[in-house]
Amino acid sequence: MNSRRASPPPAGKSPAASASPWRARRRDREVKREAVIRAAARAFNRKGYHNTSLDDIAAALEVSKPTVYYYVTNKEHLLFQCFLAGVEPIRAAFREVQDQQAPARERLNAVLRHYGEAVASEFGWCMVRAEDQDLSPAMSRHIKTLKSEIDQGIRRLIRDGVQDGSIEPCDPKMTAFALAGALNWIAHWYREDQSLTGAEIAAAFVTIFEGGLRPRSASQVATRAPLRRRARISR
Amino acid sequence: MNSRRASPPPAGKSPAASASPWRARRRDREVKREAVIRAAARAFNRKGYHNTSLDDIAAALEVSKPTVYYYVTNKEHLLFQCFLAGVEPIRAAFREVQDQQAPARERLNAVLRHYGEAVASEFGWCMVRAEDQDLSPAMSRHIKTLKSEIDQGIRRLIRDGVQDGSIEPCDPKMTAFALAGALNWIAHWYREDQSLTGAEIAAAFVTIFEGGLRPRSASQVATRAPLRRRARISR
DNA sequence: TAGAATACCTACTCATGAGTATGATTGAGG
DNA sequence: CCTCAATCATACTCATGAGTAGGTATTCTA
Repeated sequence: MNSRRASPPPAGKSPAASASPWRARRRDREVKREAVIRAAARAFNRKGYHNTSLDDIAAALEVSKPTVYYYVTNKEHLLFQCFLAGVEPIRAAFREVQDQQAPARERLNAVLRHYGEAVASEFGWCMVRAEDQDLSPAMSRHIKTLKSEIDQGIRRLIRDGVQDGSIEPCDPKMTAFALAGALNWIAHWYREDQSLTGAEIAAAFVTIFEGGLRPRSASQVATRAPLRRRARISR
Repeated sequence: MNSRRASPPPAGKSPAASASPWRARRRDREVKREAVIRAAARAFNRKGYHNTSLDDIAAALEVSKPTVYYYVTNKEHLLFQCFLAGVEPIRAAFREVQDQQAPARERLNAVLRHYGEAVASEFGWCMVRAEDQDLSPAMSRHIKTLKSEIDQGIRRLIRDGVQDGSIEPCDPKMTAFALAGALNWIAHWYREDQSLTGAEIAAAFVTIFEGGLRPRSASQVATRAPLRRRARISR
């Protein structure tokens, strides 16, 4: 039943791994390498890092485990690569914004939108959930550095916004934690609820961050009838 | 070297597990059971669920593995118990608030404050990170139900707040996700940065949620000099 | 077209860790 | 004091999964 490579081109029968680069041996190392990373990301996303074996990933690619090891040195390195693929767009967002002249709040919003999309991407889970606990000290340090850079970038934009008056005065550290946390958490529920695109979610979140819960309309606030509807804990 | 129980009362030498109920065999099953749960929570919190073996937990309690199994049926059940210990205060917060007459935003804030404290507690990690992927279908469903109840409770408070005018009109679902996400994420960084108490963090977050980033002072907004400081990605 | 490099597979090793079988020890009640 | 149940330890089993040894087939290059 493992006669995959028997018939040279399996015709239009696209196998599970859509457009797998593994039909006939070609020398496209990089393409295959990236396919391995993506397959790993999908698996991690679905089952979690520890519940995914390299056999699973190999099976998803219709390939044997040593083949995976031929393209990747470790399970740990595999996670790390997924992490990198996840953060890169965020770093790009910072670079893009850094030449703009807009007020800092707008620049921050742009970064947060890209951030949200990245978290909702197929590498989002890996980026957000790459735990230091699962990695060697060296990797752990590396990941922490990258995460810290992003955190510091957000704090900086917040500070700048407070300076230029586009952001309400606040504690940059706590605010950065709140914003990033809300966005990071997307990775936890987006899997199950894909009713919106990543971009739509990011936009909605930015709107919420900007406005806050307290009404801005200077009209009657909390003077209407209490409307005592229960805040029951059941559905 | 394992002559722990040799000398009847080891005097004031309080062993690693502070105030361990395991000196001399007593019939306080519940106390010991809870001690196991707490030890597990601490271990999970430090090293993650999958990187914690039951031998680790047993060692932390200066006890053997079968002893742990004597008080707990499974590793999975152990995680579940930690989860329950984590959510309970949140459920209590909902119950407490449900008889109050305050505007919904204030009731929501009260819940969120308790929520934040719970996440920063020693069971916070377990509550937030109890993954369906690590659990049997039955447990998974149970946990999902409890999580969903909390989510629905928050949404309800938001809807009520929009109704009674105490909350700016918004999408309850997205807003609930954003708020809960920001708070859940506390579990990820609080371990490393305990410069504030859980209550302080929760209070700070509620302030951020309420106000939003856009300045409320009707004065000149974003009209000041741009102050072009770089939003560099490095520290 | 030979040989070298590349790509891939079968079939292992080996460590770890969940869970258990079995038996010893201790406290409580009669 | 004696018995029984509760409590705990030693020393296993057994499955899983990371990583590898060693060989085979294919493609490229000269």
